[in-house]
Amino acid sequence: MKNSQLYKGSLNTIIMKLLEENGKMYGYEITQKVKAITQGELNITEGALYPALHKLEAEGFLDVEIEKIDNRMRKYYKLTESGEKETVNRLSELEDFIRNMQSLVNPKLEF
Amino acid sequence: MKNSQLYKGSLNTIIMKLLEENGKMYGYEITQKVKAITQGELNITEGALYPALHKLEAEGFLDVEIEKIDNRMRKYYKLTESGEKETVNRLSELEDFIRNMQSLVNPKLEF
DNA sequence: CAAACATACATAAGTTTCTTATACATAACA
DNA sequence: TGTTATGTATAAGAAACTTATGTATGTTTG
Repeated sequence: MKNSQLYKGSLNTIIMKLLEENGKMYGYEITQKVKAITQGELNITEGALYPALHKLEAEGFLDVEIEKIDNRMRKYYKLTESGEKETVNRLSELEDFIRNMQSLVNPKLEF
Repeated sequence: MKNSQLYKGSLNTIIMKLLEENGKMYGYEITQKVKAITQGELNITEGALYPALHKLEAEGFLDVEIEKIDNRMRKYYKLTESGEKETVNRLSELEDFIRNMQSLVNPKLEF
């Protein structure tokens, strides 16, 4: 995996955005979706993903629903009402972050 | 300081980009420059900055030159040759990162 | 048909990067 | 004379991650 340090700190925002967009998703599905969208560039590891999901749930931003599909367990996550509000904030922070990083990297656009 | 988690991992890239652009800079100058460029949104703390500079120096990416200006010490840092090459790589990673994050957040542009 | 790969979740140990707090020193300002 | 600005530094702790491992089922392939 060639994930750079830059992705550190962005995992929660990625998870929440995907859930906002897709209604409900399970962990493995999230990793596959991210891989597809980034053309294989970003691979979320289970060691990062599952603790992150558990924490978002503990914070009240996600609800869980367990289903047994094809004899295999799936834990579907979806945003709570509080999680939806938080997602809006985090996406706004992400936009600010990207804008700031672009100002730093591309100073010609600093106006 | 309202820095979000998102900036985690981006400090080294920011430092190296500013040094690439400005030739040589000292620590305090970097914090002020970043604050100015981001209109006060990103405030790099000393506790993050100085260890980062020391590490980049230890890795051979930065050279130091101490000057005494106005009776106060300044440690000017500049990129080594190796540091310049590494900066190109990190800026390329940053561009990929930003592109990927925009794909994730703005799926309409996924083509 | 056995081994490898894909699906699916989980956690523990260790690393890295950061925040927070503290420390030292000079200069300017109110 | 106390606060703010300039300037560097480190130590303790928190947070997010990587790496490794574990469990279990289903599918594909040599």
